[in-house]
Amino acid sequence: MHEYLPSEIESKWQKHWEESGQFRPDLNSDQQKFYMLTMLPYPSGDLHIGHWYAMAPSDAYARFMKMQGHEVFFPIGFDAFGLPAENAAIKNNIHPKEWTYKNIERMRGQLRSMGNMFAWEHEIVSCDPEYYKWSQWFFLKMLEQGLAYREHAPVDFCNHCQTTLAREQVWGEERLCERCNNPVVKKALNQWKLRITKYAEELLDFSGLEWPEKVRLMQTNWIGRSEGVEFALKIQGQEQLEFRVFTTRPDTVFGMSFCVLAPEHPLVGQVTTPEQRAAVEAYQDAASRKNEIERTSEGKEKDGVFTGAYALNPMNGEPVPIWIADYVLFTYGTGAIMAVPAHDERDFAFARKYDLPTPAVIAPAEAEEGAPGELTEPFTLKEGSRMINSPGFENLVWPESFESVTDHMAREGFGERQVNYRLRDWLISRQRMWGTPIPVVYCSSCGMQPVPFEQLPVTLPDDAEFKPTGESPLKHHQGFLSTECPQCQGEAERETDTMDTFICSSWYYYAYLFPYWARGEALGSGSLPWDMERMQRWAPVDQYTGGIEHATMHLLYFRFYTKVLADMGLLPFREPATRLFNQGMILGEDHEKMSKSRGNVVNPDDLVQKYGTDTVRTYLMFLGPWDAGAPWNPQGIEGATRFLKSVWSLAHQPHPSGEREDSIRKVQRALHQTIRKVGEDLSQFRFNTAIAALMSFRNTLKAEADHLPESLWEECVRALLLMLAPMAPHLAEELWQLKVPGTGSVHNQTWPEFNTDLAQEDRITLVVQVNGKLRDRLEMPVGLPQEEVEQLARNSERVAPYLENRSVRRVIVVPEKLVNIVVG
RNA sequence: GCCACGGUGGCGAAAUUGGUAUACGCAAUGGACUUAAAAUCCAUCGUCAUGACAUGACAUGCGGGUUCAAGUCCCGCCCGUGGCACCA
Repeated sequence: MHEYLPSEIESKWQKHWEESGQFRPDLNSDQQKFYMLTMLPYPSGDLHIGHWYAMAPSDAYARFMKMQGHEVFFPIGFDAFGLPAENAAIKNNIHPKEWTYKNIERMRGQLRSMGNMFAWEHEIVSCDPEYYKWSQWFFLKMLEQGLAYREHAPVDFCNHCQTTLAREQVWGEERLCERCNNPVVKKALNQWKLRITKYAEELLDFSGLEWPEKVRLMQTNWIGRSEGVEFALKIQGQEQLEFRVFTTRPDTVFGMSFCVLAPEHPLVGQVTTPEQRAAVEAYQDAASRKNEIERTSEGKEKDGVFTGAYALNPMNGEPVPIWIADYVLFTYGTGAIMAVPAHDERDFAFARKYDLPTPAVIAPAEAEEGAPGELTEPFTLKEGSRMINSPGFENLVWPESFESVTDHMAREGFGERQVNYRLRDWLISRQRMWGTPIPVVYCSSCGMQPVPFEQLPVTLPDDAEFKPTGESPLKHHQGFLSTECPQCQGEAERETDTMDTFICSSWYYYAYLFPYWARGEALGSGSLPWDMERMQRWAPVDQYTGGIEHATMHLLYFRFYTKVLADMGLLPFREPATRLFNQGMILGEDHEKMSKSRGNVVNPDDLVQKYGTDTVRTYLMFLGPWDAGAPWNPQGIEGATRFLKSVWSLAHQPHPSGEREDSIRKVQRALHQTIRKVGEDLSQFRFNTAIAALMSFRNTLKAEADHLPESLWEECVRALLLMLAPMAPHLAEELWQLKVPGTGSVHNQTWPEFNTDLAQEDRITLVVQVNGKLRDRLEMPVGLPQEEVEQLARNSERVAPYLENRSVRRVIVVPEKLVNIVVG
């Protein structure tokens, strides 16, 4: 027997699999289809252990499904646009395209070393014009249908660098630009948005999806549906002016003692009195430098400034002061609120700080008539709370109080019911070069004009010059900028904003199915961009896997795009993926996120070189539950490599001789229990316990080796190899060829079946407790009648002392498990 | 701050539905093999108490509660992780 040399057999089998094409999917196969998708990587330059953690278990699952008789499609690609390429361009004076494609080339090689069954022929790269042409095509369709529109929206902007900054480029509490250390401000730019809010209601519906509860919860909260009322308030003395507020608590409207506009609210400039103007403008300026988390944190003290103006409560005509405060966000609701300090925590804190009145208008059910005295904290709605100090609505109780006030507002014509969402439309404009160009032009006479479909793609220039400030080179590139108006053929300028890279990852899984199409070769003259028959057969995705960090943003955009394309008649379904599984993060040894600056990055290439791919794969799956993630533990990997070595020697071990009835029964039981356990575990992504079960089986097999007939021994070794194949594909293949040559690849075999009768235990260990404390364990055959079990427990010698001089009050018998004797 | 998730031996972790807490593995310790080392194999291994066996008590972040029975359910804390809309 020769030694287990992973590097030798791994490269041998990778080469063999590629040449034989055995993992190339047949999209026309008669077998049941299975579309397995893992989130596509960003080509940062080096394959990280985190990529392995995401992809090796996904591959094991794909292989498992293949052995279960499915035709598995498991594609891969690269999400290739984005900020890091531009940073590299500025730093190293290299075009982002060159940097990106170099990285992709390197990562392809590293990905291949994982031995995954990726469908490489279906690869897509999002920065290929053949790919982004279709991102542009979908954008133009959305523009036609009013789903894409332009609006002013604030961005973090550095005046010194003349560029927009991503959140990660804004440093510290001071909010300074990462490049020049100057303060960052909010600046409103005219930008493109997609109307995702139109789909808010449908996105709340997860029926038919097997997605983790936590992701559904996070998305539901992110969308943030709330039912309430929107009503108008007029400005005292300027009755032609009004603003609207949204509230979920119209029953408290009589308790409004002030109202608050977001600092960005357009009305602020019009209503502010001359005396207050300086203070208001200073406050607006300060607010423009904060981000939303800072503005709305409850830990921070709320502050604001009085505008000098008063609004009229439409219910009773009472004037209330108008303030501005940055805890009111312009992006949520109407950007203005009525403040009812007596019944809202934030309003209460604000009123206390500025000595504003806190009239109570809701009282607890049991309270006496009239207003309670001085409030020390806001009183929030409780069961039976009733309205007080609200002429015409006295003593109404929720939800009648809500209905009654709302009906009144609607009748009087100043308010109506409104469903509000926290979800905002998707801002897709990026003032950057390395992204999909937004295919519109601006003509001085015809205005904004879409680029005609037949002129797509609008491509990025290869000779862009990057400024150290980070400003988009497209703004200065004449070759790109100047074009012809499709309407009047006059001079026009191209849009220089590019699309958010989340656009690329919102539809890539459909492109995978049409690799030649994606290269621009298969598009017919028909009105559909793809072949509906194939789409119908292969989509949607059966199993999607990826990091939990994508729970709200990508996974919401992903669903949104499918709904939009379905409404365009391009897809015959409305959800992109039936099942979702999110793996956790792999952390550094120090339990911190891996990063170069912390110096805690684990390099998978080194590990592969030392231990081999199969060991790295097995260890990553054995570390812990896949959805939990784990810190890297450099010592444990020895265990994985030892396990694989022991399987190697087991398979090479000469046939044992000798038969013992109890050993045969024991091993048979272990075999069938293991097949059952591993199958159940793998189908639920519980790789760690599946591997533990395989290890236990290996232990049993080794211990009983000398007492088994050859046929059973061989059956066990074959089953072990089959079950190990998804995790350690190369080792399993090598040993399969050794044990059962001529049967083809281990990966084309059928998953072993278990026999329930053979897996059945014939003896159990019964636990005997007295008052819930363990006192004895009794071995007995299964299926004894309950009375007999109880009698055996009572008669136990170890139990007896605890029953002396006590009366038995109750005996609880859990069949085949436990007897608990309760004594007094 | 808000939303979501998690906290179990020296370490990674296991524990179908509330029913034997610590499976599987790592590290450690002792032993076998070896001239020696590596590798491999065997044994021990939650903490405390009586020298070991045995037995008992205590242990699943902290404090309460429900229950015959709580790692698991409920209430209140503490700590950690992910996301918070221009990183992807």
